Amino acid sequence: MLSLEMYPSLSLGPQRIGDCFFRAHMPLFPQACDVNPKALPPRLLAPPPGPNEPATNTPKEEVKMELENANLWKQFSSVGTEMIITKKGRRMFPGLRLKLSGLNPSLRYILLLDIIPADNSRYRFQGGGWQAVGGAEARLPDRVFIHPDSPATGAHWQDRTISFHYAKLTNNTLDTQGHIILHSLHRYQPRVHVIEARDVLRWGGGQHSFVFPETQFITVTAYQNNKITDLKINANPFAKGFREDGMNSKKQRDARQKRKISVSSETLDIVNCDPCDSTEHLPQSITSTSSTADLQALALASLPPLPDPSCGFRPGEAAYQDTLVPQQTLDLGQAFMASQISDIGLSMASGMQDTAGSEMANNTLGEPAYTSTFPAPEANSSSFPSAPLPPPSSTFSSLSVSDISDTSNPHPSIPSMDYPSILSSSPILSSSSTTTTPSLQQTTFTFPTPPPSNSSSPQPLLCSSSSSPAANTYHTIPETISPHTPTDDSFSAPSGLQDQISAHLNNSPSDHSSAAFIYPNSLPANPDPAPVTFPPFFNQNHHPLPTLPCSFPPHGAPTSFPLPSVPSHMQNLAFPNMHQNSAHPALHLQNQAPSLAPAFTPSTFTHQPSSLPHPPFQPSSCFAVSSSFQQSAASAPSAHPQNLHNPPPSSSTTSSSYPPLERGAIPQFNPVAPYRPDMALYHSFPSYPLRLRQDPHSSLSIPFRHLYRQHQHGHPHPQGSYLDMSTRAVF
DNA sequence: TCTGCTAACACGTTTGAATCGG
DNA sequence: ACCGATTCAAACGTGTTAGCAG
Repeated sequence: MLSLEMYPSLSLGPQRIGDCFFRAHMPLFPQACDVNPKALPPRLLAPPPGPNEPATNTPKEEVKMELENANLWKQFSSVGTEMIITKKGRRMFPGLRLKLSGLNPSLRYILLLDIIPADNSRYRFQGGGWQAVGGAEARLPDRVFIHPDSPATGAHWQDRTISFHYAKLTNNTLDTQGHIILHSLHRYQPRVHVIEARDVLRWGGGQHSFVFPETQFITVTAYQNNKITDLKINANPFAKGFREDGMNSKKQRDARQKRKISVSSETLDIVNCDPCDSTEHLPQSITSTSSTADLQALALASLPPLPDPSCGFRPGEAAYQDTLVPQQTLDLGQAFMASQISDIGLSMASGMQDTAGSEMANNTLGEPAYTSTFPAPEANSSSFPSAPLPPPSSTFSSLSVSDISDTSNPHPSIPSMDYPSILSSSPILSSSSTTTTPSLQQTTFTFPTPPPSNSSSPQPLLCSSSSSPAANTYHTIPETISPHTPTDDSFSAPSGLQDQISAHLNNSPSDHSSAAFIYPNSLPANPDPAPVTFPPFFNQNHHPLPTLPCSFPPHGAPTSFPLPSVPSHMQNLAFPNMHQNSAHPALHLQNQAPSLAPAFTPSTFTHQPSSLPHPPFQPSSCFAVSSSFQQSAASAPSAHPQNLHNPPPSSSTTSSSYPPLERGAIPQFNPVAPYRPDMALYHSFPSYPLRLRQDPHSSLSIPFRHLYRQHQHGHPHPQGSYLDMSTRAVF
């Protein structure tokens, strides 16, 4: 069993001290700081920036992300997207199919998917529409789905469609598979993060977060809106059987039901010895045929409705640009992820491509039917109701979503497409201040089990750092990805690990930019921009962030093992996949998101009636946030909401994309620019900033391939394994 | 009684091993 | 023995439905 004993250096790093520090300011999340700071070896400090590492970044090319199947999403959005969540986990459909551009082909990037609450409300399907009926439940542990190809070069990401269809959603709060845990009947907004991974040991250089408002959805355990059901059946190949011509179509099912009844009655008749009914004792086929006419109406009724012409989405207008900055921080155990991802990428680079194709094909279904114009706000029963907006934050009011979106146009009525709360509302706020329990405030990284990867794109990260000059230049302002990233170059991973890593990793270019289409209205929708106030501690000196201690047991090793120096709640890192029968390896890392909680006063989380005005959802707008770690602290001001006040010209109606907004600079690697928590600002999602922490010991090279192999043994068709990195241990 | 959740079900898709032929 | 194409069975994904719990 590979454990910390074998790799002491992998033990919890100093960064955890920072967690403790946060804890001091955030009593709500005491668990996260159980680790004893004294136990943290100084040698775990982050390596200093390399000699070649530039102190500042020069904006080069902006990273752009496009939602390839935006039309499909828009179709669903126009009705009110519903996502089934099950105990075992359910894939999203439509899935996120993305196109990235503007990346440095030679640098490595990690792609993450997380799903954050869009508001603080719970919904109910009433009167043909979704209505906010109360406050959201306590926030669940944040889990992040790491694209199986990660880390991969920019060329890799840009050469193909990026699909997150392996990500699964569950409502099982005790989920051990690493699926993204969501509450049913709540509204969520997926986010995609592009993180530069220049080196296995050093993440950073830039982070870009993208939000596509049309991907917002409400979670359900059973579909509420028939229109959604019809759309799914028609668009999802797995549901072909339920189509009109399918054997499991309503028509056929009704026919079967009728036959059943018929058989039953026939049986009764037979029992009754009624000779007159003998002629009706026909084979099923005949019975079916006879009933066809009667069932025709039913079948027709079950036919998917034509695309709603009212849908205002215009494919051509879908210019995506990263303008949105998540306000909720997502802390990633960089080290762990880096090592894990590298292997993952090697083994499963291309796996997603094929499967993605299926959806792609499906996406084309019916898309043409939808008109390009977005429906004017209307009390569409199927559309998302406006959700209560969180109280405005004092400090980051400027960054609030409202700023981004057009607050001037509050959406009085419930538009069919309403995404106001996405940016403005901060579920976390409500949860953290009111209902969320500390234990629930966790961020977890999910590593989908990749299919066997054919792609060779993933390359060793070690080489990348030294060989990627481009990494030095960043046109975007550094964000908070790894505020905790150690800057100590002296740090070196265990030689053995280094070798392993180098063997697997070699290329990692970097260049980021964020491209997203703008949804002006949706952002500002929140009259009260989520309070993006930074807790006092944010302004304090940056404490070394705890590193993510993690070691991977060898094959057959126990899935969980104690981690010295790790908080009790983190002592056990579960790697279900390590067992042949186990589904997915998961590692839970402490969630730093809670750290933001203090920024929001409890009052801000009070549930507000849905009557709050919601800006009409405007398709074609996308929020993306880009940042680069290397940005100097001086750029920090840009991170402030104020800087975001001026959204790019409303491109909602145009396909043109505008440069990503610079949220803030977080000199993670630059010793000169110490980490400043307050710089990690996300105007769009004040309460959900994605914060990555670099783990100086990321060098732990734990081949994931064997994990996947094992997984495959247990699951011949691995659709994705997950790596959880939240504080909550996975069992 | 209503609402929401779960498990079972049937169907279609996907996947990988087995098989076959060159 | 190797490689590629084909076949097949199992697992998986999906929506539906009945039943259960609160």
